[in-house]
Amino acid sequence: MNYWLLKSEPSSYSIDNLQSDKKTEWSGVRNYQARNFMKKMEVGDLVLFYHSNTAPIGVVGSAKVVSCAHPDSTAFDTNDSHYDPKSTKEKPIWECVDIAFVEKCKRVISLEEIKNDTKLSGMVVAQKGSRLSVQPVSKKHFERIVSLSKKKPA
DNA sequence: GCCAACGTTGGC
DNA sequence: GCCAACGTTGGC
Repeated sequence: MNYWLLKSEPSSYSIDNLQSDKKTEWSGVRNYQARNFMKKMEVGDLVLFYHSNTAPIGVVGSAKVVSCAHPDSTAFDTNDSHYDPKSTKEKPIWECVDIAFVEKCKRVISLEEIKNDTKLSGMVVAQKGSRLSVQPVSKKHFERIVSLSKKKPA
């Protein structure tokens, strides 16, 4: 059982979208490191859902992996903005997992709060210049964030 | 909108 | 295989 963090810009896909969709294919990832982490995901793994490029930035909810990595069909679709001619159905390059909504945080655990919390030190997302959109999270950090997210807004 | 950090591309 | 040029991400 592993823990992860997925970044998304809420203008393209937010936690509210996931809540109403119930589940979604995490397609469109075009970064090898991120893809390699998705290949390691297993059904039942838990995921922190993070909003980037917005205000406030931070963890907004959680999800779970409901299907392990499979070929990303958006890479084959010439009409899709994530189309990649190098990826073919015979030899797919890009993969994605399916995730399902678990819950929405009672408040956003902001990036600032993550950086200032000594119990969360070392999280990849808080590192300067960290652009990785799929990243591993330790059990300790995952549980800390979930417990912070249960508290009502101050 | 700016720009630092990072990844990718392609000439050599 | 090096590295400059370019494109993207994402915090601020």
